[in-house]
Amino acid sequence: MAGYDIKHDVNDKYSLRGRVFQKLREDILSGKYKEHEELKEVAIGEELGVSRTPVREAFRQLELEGLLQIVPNKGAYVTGITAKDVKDIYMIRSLLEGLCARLATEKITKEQMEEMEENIYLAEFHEDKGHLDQIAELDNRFHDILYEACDSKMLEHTLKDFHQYVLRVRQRTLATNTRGRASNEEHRQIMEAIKAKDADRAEKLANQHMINAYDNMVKNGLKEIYGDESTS
Amino acid sequence: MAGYDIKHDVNDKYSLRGRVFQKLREDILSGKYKEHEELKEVAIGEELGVSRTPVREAFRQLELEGLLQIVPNKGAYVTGITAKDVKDIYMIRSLLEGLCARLATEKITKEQMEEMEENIYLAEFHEDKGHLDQIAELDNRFHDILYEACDSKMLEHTLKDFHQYVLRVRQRTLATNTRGRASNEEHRQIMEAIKAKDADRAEKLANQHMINAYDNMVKNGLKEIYGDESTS
DNA sequence: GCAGCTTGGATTGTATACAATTATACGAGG
DNA sequence: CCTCGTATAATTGTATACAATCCAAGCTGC
Repeated sequence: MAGYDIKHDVNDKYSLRGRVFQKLREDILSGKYKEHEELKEVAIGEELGVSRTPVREAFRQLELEGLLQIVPNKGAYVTGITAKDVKDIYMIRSLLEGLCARLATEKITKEQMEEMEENIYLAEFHEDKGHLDQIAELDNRFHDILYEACDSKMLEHTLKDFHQYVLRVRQRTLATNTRGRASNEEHRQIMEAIKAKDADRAEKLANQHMINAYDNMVKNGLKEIYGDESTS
Repeated sequence: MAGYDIKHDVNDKYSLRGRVFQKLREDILSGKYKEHEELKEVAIGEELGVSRTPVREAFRQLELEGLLQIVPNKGAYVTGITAKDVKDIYMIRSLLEGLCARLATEKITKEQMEEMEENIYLAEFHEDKGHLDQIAELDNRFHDILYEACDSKMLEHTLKDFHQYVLRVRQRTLATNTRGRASNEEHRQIMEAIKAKDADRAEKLANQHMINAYDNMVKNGLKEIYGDESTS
């Protein structure tokens, strides 16, 4: 979503609003609250032991995060995400992750490069062991490292937003098949291109990595899950 | 309608929060509130004749819009925008406007195409007359038409965000030189490529259009205005 | 029986009161 | 004169009270 620059991920862990925000976000992404479900201020407030005020503010934040849709004087609803939205996001991400990889080729620090290598190594290990949760976690982390390495707050934030936005869908598809190994292999190639300072190659590989990820999702039934339901 | 989009244009014109939000946004973009200036809840509330509650909620929205930075227990500050931020945004926009033009080649409606042609025609007229305000307005509108024509809510919204975000800077540069005419000529070429269903050409032209716009900004002293001040 | 109005409950929108936190000014001690 | 601690004022964070709005159930009149 673009356009925010420095959203401080300070997420304000210790204010009530911040805690409510994080809790709701997690619950939405994990699927506890289904799409189009209505969230009521008092109910959430009572459940978390706070008043309506921090809940309301958390709602407003979640709306701009794209997880809630607030209808004035009516209510807050968990947003739906259509198959076309997912497709468009991957199309956009393909371009931007490519740009990100290109920039990272110049800007990546030694520490980031080391963490990236470690990430890939670890992912292979967990892949052998079949640790699905860790695989998903490492996959997310790989991309976060890449985003940070491009040294552009704007690009980093944009990509993190999109990345987060499709998490709801991705969780259900990555762990269910053999995409994990192929994905990690692509990560390795991107990493090696960056290490070799081959920006063109890094960009192309990152482009293709997104396309492959999307194709895999489609192959594994994205259409069925997120059919053509239209959002209100 | 924007229910599944990442951010919602539900600008809620008739709620107090919505009005406060729009007012503050406008004032920040127009430069009434300078960068790093502190906005106090009570002061804003009194100025607009409302209580702190809607002001606070508007602040939270503006933070996610990237116009405010809220420091917990301390205050809300107008965000700075660095020269690097602007550069990064144009880099990203170059890619995405290209994608947008490519998609629009397939998806544009007859009405949108007609408005686009009219836009370019009008812009030439105002260029001859030296109507700077209208030129800026038409320039904005051209891009909005393009965004709408790509038939992707996700891409449209992302681009609108970025577009809006650099308005603070662009206002000061477009009207001060001869970029207007060149810009409009580039619009015409993009439009003609779309009309000819030449997606590749439309994409490339849109890419270059952004690069040219950025180069022009740099040439006209962006660096001096938005030096290397670091955002906190 | 049904259309349309009325009314009541539920929910959000806003205002205000109170608590917690931060920053600053001032004075005591060195 | 400087430093540190305390007190106080200013500001934000949270809770609660009240107003406005929406929705649906039920009543009325035909």
